[in-house]
Amino acid sequence: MDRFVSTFTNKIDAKGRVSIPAPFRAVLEADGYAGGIYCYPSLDAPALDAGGERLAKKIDGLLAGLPDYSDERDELSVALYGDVQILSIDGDGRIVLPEALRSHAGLQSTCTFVGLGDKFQIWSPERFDERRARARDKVREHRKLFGQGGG
Amino acid sequence: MDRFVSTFTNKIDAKGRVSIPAPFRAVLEADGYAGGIYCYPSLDAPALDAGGERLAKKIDGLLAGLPDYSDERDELSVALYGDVQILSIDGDGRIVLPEALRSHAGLQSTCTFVGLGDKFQIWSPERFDERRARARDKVREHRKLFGQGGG
DNA sequence: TAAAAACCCATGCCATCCCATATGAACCCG
DNA sequence: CGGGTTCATATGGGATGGCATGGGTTTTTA
Repeated sequence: MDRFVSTFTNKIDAKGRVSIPAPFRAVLEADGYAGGIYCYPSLDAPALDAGGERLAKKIDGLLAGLPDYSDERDELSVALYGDVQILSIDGDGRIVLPEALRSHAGLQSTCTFVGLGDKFQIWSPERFDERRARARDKVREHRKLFGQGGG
Repeated sequence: MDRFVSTFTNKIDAKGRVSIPAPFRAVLEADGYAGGIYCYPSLDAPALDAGGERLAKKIDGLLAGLPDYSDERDELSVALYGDVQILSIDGDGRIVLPEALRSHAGLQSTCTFVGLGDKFQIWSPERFDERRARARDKVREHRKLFGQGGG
């Protein structure tokens, strides 16, 4: 089990804590858990992206190609590192979502964890439903193009 | 945890003191803390660059690539070393920002620490918000080039 | 001697840790 | 096959310690 799959909806308590779904925790540990998960606002969705060491290495990889002390590197670093928060997991498998992240994703009393393979996203359940509906529509369109094939 | 990651906004008190975020202090110590941090005006932004021993070594590395006694080396040395200040950290994890540095970054009563991996920057919160928005746009462009990466 | 810097201490908030409970699923046993 | 039990997970709340922040005091420097 080494990929984030499926979706789970958990409660956010009065302290802003939320349990990470146990299957996701298992993936994080297998991934080389180093004290916390990396979490940042998704660039093109009202949601949060999150992951473990594998995700961190991917971010490093993006910057590795750019020369030190260039304008470009600094700008990219700001977005890639500056927006990232390291959220530590407590003994009960919970994280605390800071206000900045909660407001970006519009999170209130519950949130939905969505597995995306190498990383997962955290959505407000309502917004995720909308998005899922849209995604289904897109699949239908594609099916018409591809012909009456898959179910 | 060996990189500067995430952003923190702290207050500058009446004496010009400001707490370095605890996670950054941890990185500095792991980096081989030698009595103070290196801090200088960013070359291309209204902010301050800062870091520990790793940052100092990187600057040395940049200069090492240039021939001794060349005009280019002299110019770069002045640019990189000339405005560097060593700021000592007091027992409570605070530094004092000298007037010259504060004015370059336009700092008043609060400042934002921005982790950039090997170093971090110190911004006025307002200016940083603008920069962050621009940086996100840039990442969106780049992501198309890199493919689905650190999204 | 005045100003500034370094040092020490006090405080309040927030994050973390620890423990308790409920719910549901898996398992075992009859 | 059915009932009971045990365990893992999710969730809630209290207690503790770290951290940011403010203020006072001593030491250094111009």
